[in-house]
Amino acid sequence: MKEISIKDIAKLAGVAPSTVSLVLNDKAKQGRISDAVAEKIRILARENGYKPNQVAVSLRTGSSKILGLIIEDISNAFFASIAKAIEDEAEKYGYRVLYCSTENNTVRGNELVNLLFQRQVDGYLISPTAGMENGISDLLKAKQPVVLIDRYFPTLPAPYVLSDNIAGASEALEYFIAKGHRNIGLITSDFPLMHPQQRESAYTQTLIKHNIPVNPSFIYKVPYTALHHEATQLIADFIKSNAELDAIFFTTNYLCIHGLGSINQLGMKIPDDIAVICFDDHDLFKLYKPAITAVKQNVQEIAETAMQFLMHQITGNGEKIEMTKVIATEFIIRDSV
Amino acid sequence: MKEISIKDIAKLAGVAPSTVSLVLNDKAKQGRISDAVAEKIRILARENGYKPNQVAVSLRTGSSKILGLIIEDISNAFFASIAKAIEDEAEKYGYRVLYCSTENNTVRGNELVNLLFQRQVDGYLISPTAGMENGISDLLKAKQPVVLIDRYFPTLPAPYVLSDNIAGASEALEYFIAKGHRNIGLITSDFPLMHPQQRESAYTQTLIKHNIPVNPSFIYKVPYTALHHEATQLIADFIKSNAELDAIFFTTNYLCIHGLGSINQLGMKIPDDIAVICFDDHDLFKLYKPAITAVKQNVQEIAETAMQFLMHQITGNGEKIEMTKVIATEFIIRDSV
DNA sequence: CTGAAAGCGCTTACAG
DNA sequence: CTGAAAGCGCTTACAG
Repeated sequence: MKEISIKDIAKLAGVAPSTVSLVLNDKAKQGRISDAVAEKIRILARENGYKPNQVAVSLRTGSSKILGLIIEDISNAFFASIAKAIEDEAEKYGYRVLYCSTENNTVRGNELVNLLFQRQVDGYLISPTAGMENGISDLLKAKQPVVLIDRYFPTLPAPYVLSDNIAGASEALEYFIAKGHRNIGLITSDFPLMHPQQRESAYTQTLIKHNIPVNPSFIYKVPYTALHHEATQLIADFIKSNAELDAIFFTTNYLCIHGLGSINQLGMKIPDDIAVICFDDHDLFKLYKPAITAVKQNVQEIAETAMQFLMHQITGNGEKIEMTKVIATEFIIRDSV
Repeated sequence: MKEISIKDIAKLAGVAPSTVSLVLNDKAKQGRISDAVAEKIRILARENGYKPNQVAVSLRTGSSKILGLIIEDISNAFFASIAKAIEDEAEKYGYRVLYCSTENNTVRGNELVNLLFQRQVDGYLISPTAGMENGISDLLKAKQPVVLIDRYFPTLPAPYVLSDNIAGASEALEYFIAKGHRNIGLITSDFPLMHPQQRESAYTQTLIKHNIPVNPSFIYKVPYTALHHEATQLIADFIKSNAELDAIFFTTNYLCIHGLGSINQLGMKIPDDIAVICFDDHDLFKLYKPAITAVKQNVQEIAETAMQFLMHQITGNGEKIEMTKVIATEFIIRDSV
């Protein structure tokens, strides 16, 4: 079951393999191949269904026209929509995307970087987990095009694109306060990443700005080791033990989904018993009444910007440009508090 | 920025590249390399951070240790969870997964097959869209390992794994009928695929079995060309113009989500005004009251079985086994009709 | 205007 | 016990 190769076509056409290569790569002109020969080769290639072996092309040229995308978990709605948007953007530039999930596992994340590197991908889009600094730093040293998405390391000089966590979270808190809420809970993750920390900091700052005391017992950090049903139970316990809470701000989509499960389990009503805002939106939030108010990340803009930064590195003229961007979030009011 | 190669290690160790290759591929014994030399090479490789160029390995060996996964749309929850499960299963066998989405576009689907083929993936997991028969048929002719997931073509002798659409849909209809519903609507897609057709057929057969007349005006096929908001509107129009409906069976998750939007828009209550069953489940269905009753596909078992079939083809002893499997669905009752 | 040769980084059958 | 050579399928600089 041998595939047809450039040699076969050359033999059929009675020319050298190099001639075939030039013609099929549209370099007939610069190779000064006669139109007749070029046409003959093109026809033979088409008739015989010749498809260049991209592995050989990659080995020879050092370029694969593949980008590597490393995200936390493809089954998480936010990452799935990011992946989709990135795939669409990449296609515009003629690139394909190889996805992998880290599952928030540092070892796995670094292995994936390695794997992609060995496969000679032309660029990397990474939503890093804590501890991936080393792997990413190696990539930067090797002058590989890299863009970080959704998260970044202040210590690493890598381009990044992320949402405006501070402004987005502040807007959410301002909304709660304007609605008269004073006992506002924060449910976040203890994962050592920048964005939950920024969202927490916005929570604290906004309360202080309005002279509302920050009550430490209103803040709950779900251990990132908690499994699904454990998270739901832990959040339920937290809500139960803080009966004064009249509103909750969830710092991630994932936490909010578990939180909704908890609220459901406790038999509380949104927003009558408790108001809820989630940082990120989810498609289904809009279908129910009362729907969940959300801070929505602009996935499309994140993907476009990340791809621009990556392409600048890959095909750029070497000109240095500022490659960090913070994208504004959108505040979607759907409750009726 | 040249990467360190096998030649460099050979030079450092004072041996031939072939010796290094044998040692690093754990063939030192069969190459009868002395332990001293082998150990020296291993140490040098580690110290210098030597990483074999997988592109070269692939070209030479014809194997890439990568599987191609072609699905309809990664941002669809069902496919995202399939992708995740497949990725986890593949890892157990030492394989990585390259995902792509067809977006239900035949041309794109066939291009993707081509692309993966040129990249020499070792096997294909495909959830085909209509019209991909040709591309898949070519793959089979080229003796490539292939498993179809979720959908299949009766005309194509390819292994497949799918859910028991007939039994799952029949169970849903039986449930409606047992609850006393007689005006049961079917909302499906006009996409020319096997599974919506099977689910529709189960709908009709179950009604007939119970001597309930099949009312054609209770069946609506959403055009697959309809955009998101259009689908919601079309479904709302359908429900409005069939005021007698007391229950609806949605044949896909995607349609159900739009349907929920429609029901919401019409101000109807589930299950008081209308009962709903969706063929597939969605994580969020369980969080709301009243939650949606669903036919749930066993994603884990689908992924495991598909991977077994694929591995049998890749590493199998050539022994022919039956490689078609229909996986039972689970019926999840969450409403209170 | 076209061909022969080198080489990308590896593995494997073969020779010694 | 180890090395030299061929070759995977391609591209590119060079020679004619």
